[in-house]
Amino acid sequence: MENNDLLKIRLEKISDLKNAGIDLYPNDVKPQNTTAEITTQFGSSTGDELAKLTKSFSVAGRLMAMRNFGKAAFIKIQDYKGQIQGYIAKNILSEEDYFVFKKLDIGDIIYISGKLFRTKTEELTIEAHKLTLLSKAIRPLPEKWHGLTDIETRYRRRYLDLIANSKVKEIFYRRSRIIKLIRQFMDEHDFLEVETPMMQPRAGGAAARPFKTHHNALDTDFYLRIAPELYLKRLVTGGLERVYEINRNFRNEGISTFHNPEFTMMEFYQAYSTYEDLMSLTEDLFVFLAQSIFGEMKFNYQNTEIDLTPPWRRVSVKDTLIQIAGMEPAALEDKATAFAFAKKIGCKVNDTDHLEKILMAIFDEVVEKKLIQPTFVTHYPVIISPLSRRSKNDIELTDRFELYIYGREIANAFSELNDPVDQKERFLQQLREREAGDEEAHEMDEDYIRTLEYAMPPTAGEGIGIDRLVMLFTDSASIRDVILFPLLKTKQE
RNA sequence: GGGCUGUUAGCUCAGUGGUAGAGCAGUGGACUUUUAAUCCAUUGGCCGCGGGUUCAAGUCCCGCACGGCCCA
Repeated sequence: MENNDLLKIRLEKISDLKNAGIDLYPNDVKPQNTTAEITTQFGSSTGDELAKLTKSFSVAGRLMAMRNFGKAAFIKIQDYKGQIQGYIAKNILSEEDYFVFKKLDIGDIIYISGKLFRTKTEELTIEAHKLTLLSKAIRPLPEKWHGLTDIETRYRRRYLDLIANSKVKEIFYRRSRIIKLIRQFMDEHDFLEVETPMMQPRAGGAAARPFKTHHNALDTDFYLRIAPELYLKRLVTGGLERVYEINRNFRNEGISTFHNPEFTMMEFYQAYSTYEDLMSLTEDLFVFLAQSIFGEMKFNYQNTEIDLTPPWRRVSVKDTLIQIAGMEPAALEDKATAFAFAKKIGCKVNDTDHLEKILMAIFDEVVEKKLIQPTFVTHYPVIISPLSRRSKNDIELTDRFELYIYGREIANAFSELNDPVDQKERFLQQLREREAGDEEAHEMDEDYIRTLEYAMPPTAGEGIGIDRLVMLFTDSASIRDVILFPLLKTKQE
């Protein structure tokens, strides 16, 4: 592989160029134009109009295609924003430049400059008067027609994927745009963007197993954060009444088309608000995004039309169990009946599980996947919501919602529990769950309780999975398609 | 973790136990307006790795590595 003929031939070309005194990797030649600039500005100009231009244009980029005709050739140059055709002719280039051209390979980075014209087939083209090799490729690119389709290679060598598959570039341009729009929206709503620790002495704020690391100088173990939640609420307590953070979380769990161990989340907190306020805010945010990206509220995801037109359906967990899972209302209060129901539909539950855990297992098994259009599922049980405020009407439930779109959880939000006494009890309950074997149960955080003892204003907070949101807005089937370098096992080559 | 499935030339893929193939890319030749340019010729292989069955294995069996999809 390292010594195959393709590489040998290219190394020979390199030595030919070197022997002719050509610099293979110069950095003193700068393009004055991008392909996109030229195509937008002159895309509709006629050949006659182009002929009147006296100006010279120059672009640099990767040589993507070459069609030779003896003493002339057409080439395709691809840069950051697009592609443009170049025309090479022996009687136009200098002898040295033409010599260099004959040694070029697809994949090389080159520079050309010259006048614009239209070919017989009306394609906007740069007639190269000057050609410079900027960086010589030794390895061949993937094939031009089928491109690179091997999924493993695409992820491991994303640069090749980006070169060969223009749609991939578009996905990441759109990802960046979405995140910019989110920041714009949050900033316009008077939120302050902050950054809180990724390395935490206790991994709190979510139910998940953390990654562990070690600080040598302090000789102390730390955890990569599973959520920024408790730090952001400390900031709210400190008077930063509206904060948000867009950053990475790390969860030591399985990998799937919806889970990458490191993923990007936006969490935000708004004082003097409730989870119901956040439902409206979330609708507004998604409407803003859809309007900016699609210009309308409807779009297709995996061949299903999603309609973001608000208001979105709001339904409690219990009502979904009745309406969608088809449970009898009485079964929601009776563990034996709920357990039998869960078993019947194939949930893996134990008869030692709490009623709430059984109900949520049923929810996960049958309800989730049916929530295709945007739906706020509300009122989760207290036992699985240790940081959420209790509902006024039923203290065993919480003022919490999860947003589902296309059967997937996209956001999770609640009115924050700001009663330090109740919070301590909740943590103690979580410790009991942990002792009973639940490795994802929340840890005790005395420092956070002390924070609440200084009084945190009534606050609502939300987390939105950015990767999953980008999947939706880019019609991507796998989370790996919206993460540039998804986690893969290391491989000996 | 389990089930199914994949790994063959630089890339995309054929190859159902009997001499490893095609297209593209590459190389040589023709060609100064092509659009996957065309035409002629041609190079290129640890068939993922390791065992086994067989006269004979890319192909069948077992194990391993790394992916994908589904499930947990």
